[in-house]
Amino acid sequence: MAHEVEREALARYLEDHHLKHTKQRDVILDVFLKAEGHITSDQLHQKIRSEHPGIGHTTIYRTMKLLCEAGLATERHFDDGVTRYEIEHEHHDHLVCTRCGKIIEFECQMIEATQEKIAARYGFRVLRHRHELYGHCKDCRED
Amino acid sequence: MAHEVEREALARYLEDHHLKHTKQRDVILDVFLKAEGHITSDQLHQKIRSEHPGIGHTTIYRTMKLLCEAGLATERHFDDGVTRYEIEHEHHDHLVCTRCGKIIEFECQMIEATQEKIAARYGFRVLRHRHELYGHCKDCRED
DNA sequence: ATAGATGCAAATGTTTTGCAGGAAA
DNA sequence: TTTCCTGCAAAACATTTGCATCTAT
Repeated sequence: MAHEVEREALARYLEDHHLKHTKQRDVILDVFLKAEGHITSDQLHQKIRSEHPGIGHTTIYRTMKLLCEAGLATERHFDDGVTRYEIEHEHHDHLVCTRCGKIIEFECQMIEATQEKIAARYGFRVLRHRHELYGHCKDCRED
Repeated sequence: MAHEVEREALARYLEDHHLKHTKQRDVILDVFLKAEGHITSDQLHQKIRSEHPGIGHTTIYRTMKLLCEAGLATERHFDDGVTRYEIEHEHHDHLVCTRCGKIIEFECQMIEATQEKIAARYGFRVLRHRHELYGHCKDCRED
């Protein structure tokens, strides 16, 4: 079984917080990681249902919230209003294709630095940011 | 009554599309403009209810959708999952205070240009973007 | 007169909560 | 055996839709 690092991180978090290590939590973490992020609660449920029909939607919501607290996942709200979960890692932004739904991550040092400068101008202290470019990807554009 | 330009823009749009000019639409446009954007459907409803108790939530949703189509408003989805409407104008980004909820708009030519460069790298054609910095504003930060 | 708008109530879709039974510590 | 989890059903939200009624054209 892959994802040993994350599984251990979860185990450690559960132990530290006197929470219980259940089969459901393992399954959900595993399916979430295999999906490589940007997945909705409902999509997770679909994927899980085939192998483990018992696991309910409620548990998925609760477990994803737990994974967020444990620092293994983050919630994202793109423009369609549905919550998506992605694998936690810092400083990256998204290109979203509005035709096929493809999501590409990118990172830009220069933009990060500029953000800080702008925030400082208004006396803001930035804790996190979101930066998304919506358009058509190379397979979907017509021009 | 202020907002003559926008009122006329609405009137023109309604006429062009064979839609009807109702009192409700005028009121909603007026309250929306007075609020200077970033307002939720529910907040609009609150503000309107005092003067015009008859106007229902449904009509506000429908009218805001209409104003978006008419190019007078735009929908925004910040990270709390509630739809906000803002006055339509291009190329600006947001600083959002997660303590007091204050929203400041900013604009940065350099970031815009960089976005294009990054998109090109992936063969993307950018149609719109969102860029939000979340943190604490000068009144709410503690350090 | 007629197409279109309104407001209520009911439906929808997503996420959360209450609770009784079940499993891990 | 105690504490925490789970899954169901029901609630809570924000938003949309069906429909009978009303209104601007």
